[in-house]
Amino acid sequence: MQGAGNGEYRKGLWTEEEDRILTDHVKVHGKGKWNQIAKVTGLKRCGKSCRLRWMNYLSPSVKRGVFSEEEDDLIIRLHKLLGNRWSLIAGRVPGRTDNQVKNHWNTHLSKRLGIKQKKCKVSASSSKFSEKLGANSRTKLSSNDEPILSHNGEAEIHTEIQDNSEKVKEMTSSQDPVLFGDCYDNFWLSNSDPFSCSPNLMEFLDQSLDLFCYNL
DNA sequence: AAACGCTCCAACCGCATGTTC
DNA sequence: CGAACATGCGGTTGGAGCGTT
Repeated sequence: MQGAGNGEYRKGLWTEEEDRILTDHVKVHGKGKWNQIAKVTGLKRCGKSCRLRWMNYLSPSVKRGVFSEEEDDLIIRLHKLLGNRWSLIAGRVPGRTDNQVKNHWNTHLSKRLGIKQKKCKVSASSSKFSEKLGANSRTKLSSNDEPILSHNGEAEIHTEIQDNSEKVKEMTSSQDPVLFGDCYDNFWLSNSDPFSCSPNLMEFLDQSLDLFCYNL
């Protein structure tokens, strides 16, 4: 793909010098064009590696150190709602990256909660629900998930979303019936096709997560 | 002190999606 | 429209560091 494995690019831990080169480059040129960095700077790292290093470690927005109780609690709640959608979860935990959240979950939180690795991380229904929540941003299934869609799966999906929507409505209506009633109805009742209303879905998710965080 | 086992996290890999030409 | 390339995501792995024997 990008020459990895043919000796053109280095692998493994980054050195301070490599960090400095990458940081300097991003400061001057900004993020993006990751594949150009090796050519421009002489850094022997592939674009993916550069991006990952910046996003997970070098970026000033990345918070280091141990997770607080509040962060743990937030991650647990979000994971219950979203499943293994680490980027979505990380987006709601200020200063934490998807990799950090994923590692923290796998090494600490899943143990604390007594959740076995690879299986039963979330209930089947919430897992599938989360797939739909992320349907407009990413559709990949984990290796352990059953495919949601069969060729004739729309009815099944709609039924399931309605089932889950009742749960969410129940869950959220206790927070702020007025606000949630509005955004809930805008989303869930806006369209008979669950996949054609993703913007509303994500808006609804955003609002529900905002309230989640607010009520912590 | 050395060997071993375990934990944890940085980084890699494969794949999906988005973008450009 | 489709191929090539770029980016992003989630699962997995490698190895440094630490504790135990």
